[in-house]
Amino acid sequence: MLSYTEENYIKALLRLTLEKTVAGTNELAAQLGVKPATATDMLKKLREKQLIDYEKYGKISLTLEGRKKAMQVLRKHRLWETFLYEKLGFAWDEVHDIAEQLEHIQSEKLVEKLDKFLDFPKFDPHGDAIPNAEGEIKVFFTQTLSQIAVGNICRMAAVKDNSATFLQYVAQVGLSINEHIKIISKQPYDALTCIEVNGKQSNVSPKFTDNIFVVGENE
Amino acid sequence: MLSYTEENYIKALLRLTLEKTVAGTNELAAQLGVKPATATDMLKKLREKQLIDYEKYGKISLTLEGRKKAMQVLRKHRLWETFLYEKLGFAWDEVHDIAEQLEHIQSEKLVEKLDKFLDFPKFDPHGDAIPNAEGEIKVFFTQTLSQIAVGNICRMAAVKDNSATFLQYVAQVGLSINEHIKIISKQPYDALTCIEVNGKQSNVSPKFTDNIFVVGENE
DNA sequence: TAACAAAGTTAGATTAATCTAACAAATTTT
DNA sequence: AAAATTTGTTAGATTAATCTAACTTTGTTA
Ligand SMILES: [Mn+2]
Ligand SMILES: [Mn+2]
Ligand SMILES: [Mn+2]
Ligand SMILES: [Mn+2]
Repeated sequence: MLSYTEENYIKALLRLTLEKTVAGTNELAAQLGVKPATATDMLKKLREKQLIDYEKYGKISLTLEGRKKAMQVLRKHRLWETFLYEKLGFAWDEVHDIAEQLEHIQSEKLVEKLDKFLDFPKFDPHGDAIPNAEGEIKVFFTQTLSQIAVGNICRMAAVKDNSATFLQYVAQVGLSINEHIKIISKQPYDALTCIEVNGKQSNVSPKFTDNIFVVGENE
Repeated sequence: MLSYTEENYIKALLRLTLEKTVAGTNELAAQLGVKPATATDMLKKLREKQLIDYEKYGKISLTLEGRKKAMQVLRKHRLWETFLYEKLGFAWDEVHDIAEQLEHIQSEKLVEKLDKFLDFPKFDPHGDAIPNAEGEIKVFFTQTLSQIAVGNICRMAAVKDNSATFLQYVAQVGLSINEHIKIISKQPYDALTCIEVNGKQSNVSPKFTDNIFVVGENE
């Protein structure tokens, strides 16, 4: 059985290695809000438990077992977020912090009952895919709003950044999951993009458009 | 903010002091499954935090503040048990262990949303009263099945013992909350009581009847 | 009331998770 | 390739929660 802390470490590693497959000590420590020295200690422990591949001064990656365990935590996190949002009526910028705690509740049966109660959701309130009971994710969004050309229309699939400030900002612009977005123009001078959502136009930064995943208008 | 462990200590103290108002170190340690030496250390810490009244070699009691905090934990415990039972379809002997974990989730808002979602339940699946947001309980059951005279009919209000083995035994006899019970006879020789539930008769021990709270037939 | 038993405390050690300060290795720049 | 920077590790300390073994206090019994 993994401790609360160990679970947080492998979940952070999962996040870091989803794109780049390997991670570094400082990066991991930053992600978790601890000092690199602390992360080094934990890395030794996780290697001992065969959850990661790692050697001194080298790069870190999850073993198959580690990845599976991390996916289970991610599954719980996203199922609980969905519960909080769909059943209890929390806003989408409130669910993450509470799910950070709920994801550590130990009970296989609870996860499966919760999944059923929510009618086997495929996505969480932020548009992120929920791993299945085997710890697999099929859908991956790759296209961001910044990649859409002027004049085109797309649909918001998910948000990359889950921070409350960003989520509130997104909502303020009139955006939500599945909402249609038209790219009106891009300013070469200050790199802002003018988008139209439900008839309302807004100018947003590259940082903003980089953090919105989109799919084609009718996908 | 109290730690997970501190919360468990004051909850245990609440349970112990609900009837007798004071508790002893060994008793508390036994309740929590730790050694008396461990409990002594924690008692100093809880006194420091003004959650208990206690001095060396003396008896322990909760302060008003400590009692309130403990009641909040108990409230969460029972609300979560109700959720697991009512919404997720867990059996009444399965909910306690999971609620032991869920009771420590920190979020005022979550508790109130959960309460509303459950439609402000007054009792948990074991018939125990759920403290209100102010940490108060109004209803207290005092009469046990062992106190009912032969020939009388009563109704099961709650169970005193929440262990899975006892709960399964109770269900096996055909008993559940609000079920009517008729006292058929009491054997002077071996102290067994013959009860009738839904036409089915069973012989049960004093240990059994002491752990069932009842109210009058029409209360 | 002296002796014994029960209840409770203290001292000293352990484990998990964290930190700071100092050091070492690897990488990048000049 | 030497110097400088970045990255990562080690040593030593701290805090929370726990234990065992030895000791002290309180309460009971003869
Ligand atoms: Mn977490
Ligand atoms: Mn999410
Ligand atoms: Mn608990
Ligand atoms: Mn209960």
